[in-house]
Amino acid sequence: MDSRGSGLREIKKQMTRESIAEAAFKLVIDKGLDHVTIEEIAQEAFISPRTVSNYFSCKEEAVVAAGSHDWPTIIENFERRPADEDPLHALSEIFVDYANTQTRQQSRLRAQKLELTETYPSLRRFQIAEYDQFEDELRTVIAARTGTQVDTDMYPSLAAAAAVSVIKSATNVWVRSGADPEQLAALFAEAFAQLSAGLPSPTRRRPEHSPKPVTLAARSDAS
Amino acid sequence: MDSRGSGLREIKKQMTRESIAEAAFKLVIDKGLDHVTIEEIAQEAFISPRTVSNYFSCKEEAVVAAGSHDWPTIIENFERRPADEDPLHALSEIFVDYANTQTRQQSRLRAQKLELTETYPSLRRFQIAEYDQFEDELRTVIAARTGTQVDTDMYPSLAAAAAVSVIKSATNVWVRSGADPEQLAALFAEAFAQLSAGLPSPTRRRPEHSPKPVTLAARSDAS
DNA sequence: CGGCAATTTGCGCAACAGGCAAACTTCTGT
DNA sequence: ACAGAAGTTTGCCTGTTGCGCAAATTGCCG
Repeated sequence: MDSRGSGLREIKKQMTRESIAEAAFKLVIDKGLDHVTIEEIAQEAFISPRTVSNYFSCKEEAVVAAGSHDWPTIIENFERRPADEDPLHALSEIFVDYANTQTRQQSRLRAQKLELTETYPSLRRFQIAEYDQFEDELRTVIAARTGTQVDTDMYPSLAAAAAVSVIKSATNVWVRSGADPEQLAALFAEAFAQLSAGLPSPTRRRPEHSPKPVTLAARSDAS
Repeated sequence: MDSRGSGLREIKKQMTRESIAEAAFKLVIDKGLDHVTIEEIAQEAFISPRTVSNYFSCKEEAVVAAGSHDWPTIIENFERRPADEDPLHALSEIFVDYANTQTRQQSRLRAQKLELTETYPSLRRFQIAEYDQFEDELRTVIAARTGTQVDTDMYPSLAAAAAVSVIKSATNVWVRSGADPEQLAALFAEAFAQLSAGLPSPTRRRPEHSPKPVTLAARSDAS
């Protein structure tokens, strides 16, 4: 009955899943996407080819599953928040906290993955799909929490999309500017700040691009 | 040299492309995604199977290519705008105009397509990818126009993502509330308004769920 | 008209998705 | 603790697919 069920079985499944994903990722990094077959992945993960197909619908899905963000935890943290808090405010703090718990290991992996998704359009599709699914779950909980209807009010969709776009945008800029683990949190905060200010055009905030990369050191204070 | 090349050839290519997409779409509507083969699509479009593969990497891509939004025109309209205008303000007006030019035919097609993408996850991936590509182009022009760097400033990414999320959210709500061609433009405007207000939580705008759902989604006969 | 470049097509092949059923592992009730 | 239920892995199989290659076809331009 319970999908979060029965100890050992679930653990093993999770382990195989990760095992396959890591094998796929490693192989694609080494040999390039189209020189990797399902059979190789299976071999690398000590498992039969047929089982790989049981877990993922294709190589691409497996590759992208490696080193993903911990979406369930983020959702849980969100639901733990006081019910009357502004959703975007809550998410801002959650993301900042999340960024601060990321290890160097994870950062490096993330950067590698971004490189892969920029090289292979087919991988990109699956990467985007992952974000999209998270956005969907987020939309649902936001709707529940604000008492709005997903079918008739755009707010849940817009808010969820905004939050996800913060992750994407901040992560991108962060990777391109050296992927310093310290700075991701600041970028999240900055992005949410821009959002709640209504995304004013920067031509009115800053005439030219600044020599120092970004205003990262600035702690976001309430405007 | 010129990608917008030499008359007849380009026209024919465009026609075959559409022809394939429409064939694929029609067949999938009729028989369901996994009972349609490339060979059937080819037959329906009066060309060889091999040629289908020349245009699309798989069925899914072909299906989704049918009845897409006219992204190039939207981009062009954006570039035609006065250079110092706030990007989101410009996009708001452009989308509203765009919505007003949509025919009933197109509306119906769009609704059907949404149904398909909700039924088949594999189609959804390609649908999302299409939006994502537009977002990418939008990001580039927004960056150019505001004099920001895509690599160091999050604004172009956030603004582009916001605009695209407006299209997605508004279209969704619009389809779910009957897909009345008159109302899409209003939804666009409303969504942009929420954005530039910083996406305030509706719990502070409206204490409880209201009898009249949303100003715009409500089927008011005051047309 | 004639040669050039782009496009279509047929052929072939390795790879793949996914149904099916048998072997095997974990779980549950007693 | 044990037997049967429930879930997972695996091998086998078949129709489908993606794509490289080269030949035939078609539009293009002097």
